[in-house]
Amino acid sequence: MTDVAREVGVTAKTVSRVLNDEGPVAVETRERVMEAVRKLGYQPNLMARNMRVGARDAAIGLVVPELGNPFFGTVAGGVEGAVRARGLTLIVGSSDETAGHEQALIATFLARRVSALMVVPAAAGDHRHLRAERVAGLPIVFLDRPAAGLTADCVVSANREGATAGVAHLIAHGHRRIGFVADLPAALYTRRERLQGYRDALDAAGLPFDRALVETGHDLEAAASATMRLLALADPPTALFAGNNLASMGVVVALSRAGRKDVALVGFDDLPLAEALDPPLTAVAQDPAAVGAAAAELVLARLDGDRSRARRVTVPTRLIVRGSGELPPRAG
Amino acid sequence: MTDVAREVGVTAKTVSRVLNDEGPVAVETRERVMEAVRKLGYQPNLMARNMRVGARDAAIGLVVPELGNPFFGTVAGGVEGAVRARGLTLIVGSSDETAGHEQALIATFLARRVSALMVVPAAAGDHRHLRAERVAGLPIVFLDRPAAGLTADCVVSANREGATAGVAHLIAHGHRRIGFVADLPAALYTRRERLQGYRDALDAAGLPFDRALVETGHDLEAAASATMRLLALADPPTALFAGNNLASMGVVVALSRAGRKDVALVGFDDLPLAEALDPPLTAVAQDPAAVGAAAAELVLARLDGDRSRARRVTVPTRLIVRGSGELPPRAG
DNA sequence: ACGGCCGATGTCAACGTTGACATATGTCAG
DNA sequence: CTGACATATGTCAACGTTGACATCGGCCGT
Repeated sequence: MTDVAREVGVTAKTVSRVLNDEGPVAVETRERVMEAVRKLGYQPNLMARNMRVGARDAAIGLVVPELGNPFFGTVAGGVEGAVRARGLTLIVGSSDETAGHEQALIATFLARRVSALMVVPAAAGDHRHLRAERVAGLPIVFLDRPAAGLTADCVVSANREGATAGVAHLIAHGHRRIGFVADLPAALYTRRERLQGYRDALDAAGLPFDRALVETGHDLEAAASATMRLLALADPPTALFAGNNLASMGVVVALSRAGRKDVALVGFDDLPLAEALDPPLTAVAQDPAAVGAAAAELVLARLDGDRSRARRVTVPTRLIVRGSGELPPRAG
Repeated sequence: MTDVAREVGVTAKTVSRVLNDEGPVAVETRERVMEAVRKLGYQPNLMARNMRVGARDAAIGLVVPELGNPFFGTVAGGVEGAVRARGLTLIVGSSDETAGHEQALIATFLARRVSALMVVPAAAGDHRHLRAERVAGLPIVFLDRPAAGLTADCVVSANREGATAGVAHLIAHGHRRIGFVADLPAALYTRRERLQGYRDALDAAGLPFDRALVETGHDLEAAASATMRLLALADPPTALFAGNNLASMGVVVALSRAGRKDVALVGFDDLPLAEALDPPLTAVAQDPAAVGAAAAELVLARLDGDRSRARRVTVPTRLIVRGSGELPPRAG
């Protein structure tokens, strides 16, 4: 900036004034400054500015467990859209579902003086350490999963209710033994909630809960193996419920490989190709973009000074009936 | 920091020394400082530090056209992985495939003094304005698509060759009329390259290029409509080639809706459920994570002082044969 | 006992920017 | 012609941190 000032023959302050449209500046001076800015390719230094002004950076930090998972990609997309409208920048980082990485990431966000924090908490995380920041007025919103050890704003899907609806749907079609292919790790909030929803549905129908019918797989292939294990049981399930998008894909792939078109399936999370599958996939659809958008709205409200107590928003799910969930139990 | 210093009864400089493990500090002082840091919940101000040190921020800016598209999510994941190992932070933003947003995003990254820039250029962008930064030594790498109006490092998939291989595969299975369901906009690099590859394959086989066989759709539903238009032609194609992941999904969905299991299909970009489709999808698989990782490696090399001239890395594609691409032309 | 040296800490300025306040020049009413 | 006022610009300090250099006390060898 000093360079620009020297070039034009004014003080840095005058350049600052031009750049910020602040105070009176002679039209001619303004033009000469602008020209010098172009000529020298001057870039204002946001860091220095933020430091002087003492303001937090016009950026919002978002921590997701995994960038590669389309679910979180869509969530991030939802956040971006809402946040961009306000001229804020989104800084995204991945925690790799690891408490350590998560803490490190949050620390660098805080060191960068982000104006708000959005976190999809890693499964094993603990967020007590954020208490001080929350008290200090930094907006913190958790997405998809609630914080551990901290009351804070939170946007989640209707996991339990959605799972109940999906499993009840299978029960309504005559199934009595329903397998659950779940996420890892067992401590994961969404897995717990959905499993609880599954049990709720069984209870409501007076069906017993059988531990052996719950299998686990944290990615597509693992979920496929889990499916095979379930089908190999002495008294195998006639229907399956998949606990998340990767599990759904794994089950679909496994059933396809095994040529088992007779096993009913309801997936938690819709898939883009759901309708093209054979049979078409019945799914409990979440709305990840809506989760992201809702969380962003919460953050923006907090930034606007909303000091009301921590809110918890639940985004409803929707059962989409397409065929795979309406298959009758295999005779025998 | 001053607060911490006052609390302990030393100077800010001493605190700075403790925090940076620099210079000799009495063990006891160190401990007292650390304790005060904990007690006051002190967070070093990275902005002030970077400003003083004059260093660029330990963050790398990544611009993608769309966060919600799994392709870019996977690319970003690949970048993250490579970059994290170096203690660098990734800042991701979406250009929404718009030149204006892209420029704005790049400007805020530059204002934040990122230490490098990675860009998946928006279709209509122009990157001449980055020339100055490149000359100034800021590493800039383009991913998936080359820069417009600027020679710079670039990592792309083998679009043309991959498309040629996919279309040649269809020709080898007897197809003479092959539809191309493409991306929008027409100016998009990947679309142009893949279309060129398609024409190369036709040429090599002595087949004519028919404009009517090229239809366009920029998302799943649009691609599905495009497919329907192609199938409704008086002299319809017996095989289709899909130009990207969304187009692939659109074609698959459209064929499924129309109950047309007789139309051969090769998709550019593999899909997670490819093998579970009926028929299983034959695809020219890109490796988006590898693209991201390769670009990250390039950036890191540049950061390490590699001053050699701009490099262009091409990540190969792989034809995965599963069934849909081997269907014979429908009799008639 | 003294110079030299090392360890521990302090002082000061500077990074690039802007808020608070000051100065300079011109305009206009009375 | 004077003073009040607006316009255009300048001066200075401060944001939080650290590099360069200064200071101070003590220990060592001779």
